[in-house]
Amino acid sequence: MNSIQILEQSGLSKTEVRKKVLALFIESQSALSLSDIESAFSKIDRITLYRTLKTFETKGIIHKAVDGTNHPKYAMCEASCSEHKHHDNHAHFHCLSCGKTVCFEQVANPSIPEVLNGYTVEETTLILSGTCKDCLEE
Amino acid sequence: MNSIQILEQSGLSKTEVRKKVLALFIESQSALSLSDIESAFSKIDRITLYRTLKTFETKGIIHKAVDGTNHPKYAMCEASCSEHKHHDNHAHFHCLSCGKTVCFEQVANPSIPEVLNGYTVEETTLILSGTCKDCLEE
DNA sequence: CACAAAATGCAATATCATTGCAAAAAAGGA
DNA sequence: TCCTTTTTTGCAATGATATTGCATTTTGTG
Repeated sequence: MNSIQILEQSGLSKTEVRKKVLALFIESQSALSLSDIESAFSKIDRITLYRTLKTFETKGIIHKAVDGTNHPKYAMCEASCSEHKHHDNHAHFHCLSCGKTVCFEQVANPSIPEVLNGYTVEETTLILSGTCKDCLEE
Repeated sequence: MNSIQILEQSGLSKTEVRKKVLALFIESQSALSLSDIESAFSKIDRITLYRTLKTFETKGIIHKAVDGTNHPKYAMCEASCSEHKHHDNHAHFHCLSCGKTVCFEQVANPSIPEVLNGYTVEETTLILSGTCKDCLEE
């Protein structure tokens, strides 16, 4: 599915910024931070970007990839995600050498009892960190 | 062990800031962010705090508790941690209601193959999020 | 093509993070 | 205990990051 189809399916207007950002996500192999996106385009407004990402996340187009750095990154959702319902229950790998973060769809988050020590667990996040394939080859 | 004993054992000088901050960590049930510590004391310099936390982390006194927020938190290490060698291989629980983060020492991080898809995994981080005991009781 | 609704970009503001440097405090020896 | 050396602290300055309100521009619809 291309960026225009995705926007249509989510009922979003097809603006320049959205098409550009979404196209970048589709072709990108790794999760993108705000500054990654910012530097991919010569002039794009930071504030618009924040709002664009928030909209995409709400609509189930992209999901946050927590990687242990203090900067949120985002990656394309799996097909089953929709508005307010994400199913991105997989680990994320963070390379300590180049800083890139990628989705590991084949590594599911561990299943944890719903109640633990009197705490209710609603969500689990699994981060793997180490050295990525590209960095190892060098 | 009290704060002075810990400082002595790590070979750190016993300054006011270090004693105060360390005492706060010892009595605290949850992981502390920089601003948590800042607001616990009326006047304490932010920059000194950054350096104090870094020193403590290097010496194996406290460890970073990644909780999916964009603000690092810290908690006391287990006894076996020492300079440059941490063994805090446990999950952290993050309450989505009050924002607090606590160590779940009894939930170990999952063991992952050392090599996966051509990536070498050096470390795993597990975050559980939901509602904590205190918030549930209200 | 024109109008209403939505999205964008700018101004302003607040928080967070880091470095260099001078003053203050702690450690060690006499 | 006092003095000297070393370490730590706190201030100044700077830069990155994040968020809101509002006027302008763009998009969708008849």
